[in-house]
This record gives sequence, C-alpha cells and structure tokens, in this order.
Amino acid sequence: MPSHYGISALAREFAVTPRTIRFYEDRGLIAPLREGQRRIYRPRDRVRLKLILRGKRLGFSLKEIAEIIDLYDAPQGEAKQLHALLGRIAARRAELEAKRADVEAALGHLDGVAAECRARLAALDDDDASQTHQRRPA
Amino acid sequence: MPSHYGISALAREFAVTPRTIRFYEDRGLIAPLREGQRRIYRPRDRVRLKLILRGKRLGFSLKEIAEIIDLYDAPQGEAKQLHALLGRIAARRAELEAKRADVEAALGHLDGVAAECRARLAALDDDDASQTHQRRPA
DNA sequence: AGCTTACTTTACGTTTACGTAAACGTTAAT
DNA sequence: ATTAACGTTTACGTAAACGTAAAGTAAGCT
Repeated sequence: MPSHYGISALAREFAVTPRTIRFYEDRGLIAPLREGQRRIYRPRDRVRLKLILRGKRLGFSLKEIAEIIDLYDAPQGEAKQLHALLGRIAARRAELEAKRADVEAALGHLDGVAAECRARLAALDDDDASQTHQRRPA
Repeated sequence: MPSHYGISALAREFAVTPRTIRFYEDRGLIAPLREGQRRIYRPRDRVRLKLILRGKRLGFSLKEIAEIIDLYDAPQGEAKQLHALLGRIAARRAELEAKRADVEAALGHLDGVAAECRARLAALDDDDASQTHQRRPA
C-alpha cells in the first residue's frame, strides 16, 4: 500500500472520475502535492476526498463541504478563534442532528408503509384460504 | 385552519416560492385539484410537499423523491405487486440507513474536533495561569 | 524511434432545480 | 372603473456539479 497515489488510482478507489477530483481541487476542497505537473495524493488528501463524498451523500453543497472541512483542520489559533470555531462546530452539529431526525422520520414512514403492505398481503392470504377451504365466507 | 390552500399560502408555509411548487408539479411530484385554472392544495398535497422537501434535505434528487413518494401511496394491487413493493421499500431502507451511518460518522468527527478544540483552550488557560501566577513556568 | 499509458490544461456542453420576466386572466376593494 | 392582489402559462436565464472532447506533455516499453 503506497503512501501516495496518482489521480486515476484515487479516482478508481472512490468510484469517481479524475475530472471530479480536479473539480474539487479547483473549488479549493483538496490540494495535492505536485511532482512536476502531476498531482500526488497523500493519505490526508484521501481522507479529504472521503469527507467530501460523505458530505455529498448527505446533501451538502461543495461550498458547505468546504466550510465543514475547514473546521476539521483549523484547530489552531488564539482563544478567541477557538471559541468561534466551537460555535461553528455547534451550528454544524445542529444541522447534522436535524438531518438525522429527517432520516429517522423517513425510516419510520417507510416502516409504516411496509407494515400496511404486509397487512394487505395477510388479508389476501386470508381471502385465498376462505375461498379454498370455505372458511367464513365474509 | 382551512382544508385547502392557494399556491402562495402553501409556498409561504414551507418557505419556498410558488415557482418551486409548480416545478414539482411539472415533474409529477404533486397533483393539486383545479378550480378553473387555479391550483387548490389539499392536506394530502401539503403532506406530499413536506415529503418532497425532506427528501431534498437528505440529498435525494427529485427523480428519486418521485420514486419514494410513489412507494407511499401505492400499497394497492395483487400479492405479486405487494411483494415487489416490499422489495423496493427494503432497498430504500438500506439507503436511509447508510445515510444515517454517514450522519453518525460526521457527528463523531465533529465531536472529536470539538474535544481537541476544548483541550487546546484548556492548555491556553493553563499557560495564562502559569504566566499570571508564576505556577510551573513550563 | 514509435507506441502506449497516464496525466495535463482549456474550454465548451449538459443536467438539475429552480429564478425571473413577460403577458395575460379573475376576483375584490376603493 | 381601475387598481391591487393573486393566479396562470410560456420562455429564457442561471448556478452547481460535473461530462466530454481537444490538444499537448512526459515517462516507459518494445
């Protein structure tokens, strides 16, 4: 397992195209080393890409993702800045918890539909039985 | 509380524009009654809009949302179709649980950064104290 | 030397999800 | 009667997130 990758190796690993990775770089989300012209991706760049894609799956825009990632590797600075950082972290936490609530609600709804669905199937089975075995003709 | 709304009342309630609602209708996500030319939204339309917006917050495309909503009011039909429906529901469940896992992971990371942040703050406080009270000059 | 493979930049094209303006109809108030 | 409020359709515009060539470079194989 090498400590750095070319762009297409990284793209393959995460099932995206090189174009996508370059686009993220253009938007300031990732900043690989350069070996001449070519981009060299280190483990930390890999982690960043992972975070980007997770953010996308959760419906964040690239701009939002940029702000989130900046939180991750910014814990330096004065007390004042650290307090501000904690504030932004709290805000992001709230967003994520709202998102979690949305997921739970959606799961709940789906379970409800599934239950109704199984109930209908059971009712159909009963009808079958009553027609086949002449049990309680409704 | 009336049993039906005009488009701008509904738009206000959910903080979207009428244009957005008409667009969702164009994409087949919602189908209000008509009173002449004008659209009349009933509670069930309101519920649909709510589901649409939740889907968006979770990062689903309008096409995906259409498929999800179709699950919700489709529990009719033969046993075969009900089984197929249960299958699709299971698939959506899996997607949502993956999304939940992503949320949990993101929350975990944020908490980690917050902890590191507070640790640094504590360290700064200690430095202050050591400089002010001459306690252990490091 | 020539070909292949991997990578580069530049730039125009595309899809999604609306925004925005134009031109028009209906109902209610002044 | 006219203005205002609310609605309609049609259509062009736009930001985000890439896709898709085009044209060139640089290293390595045969």
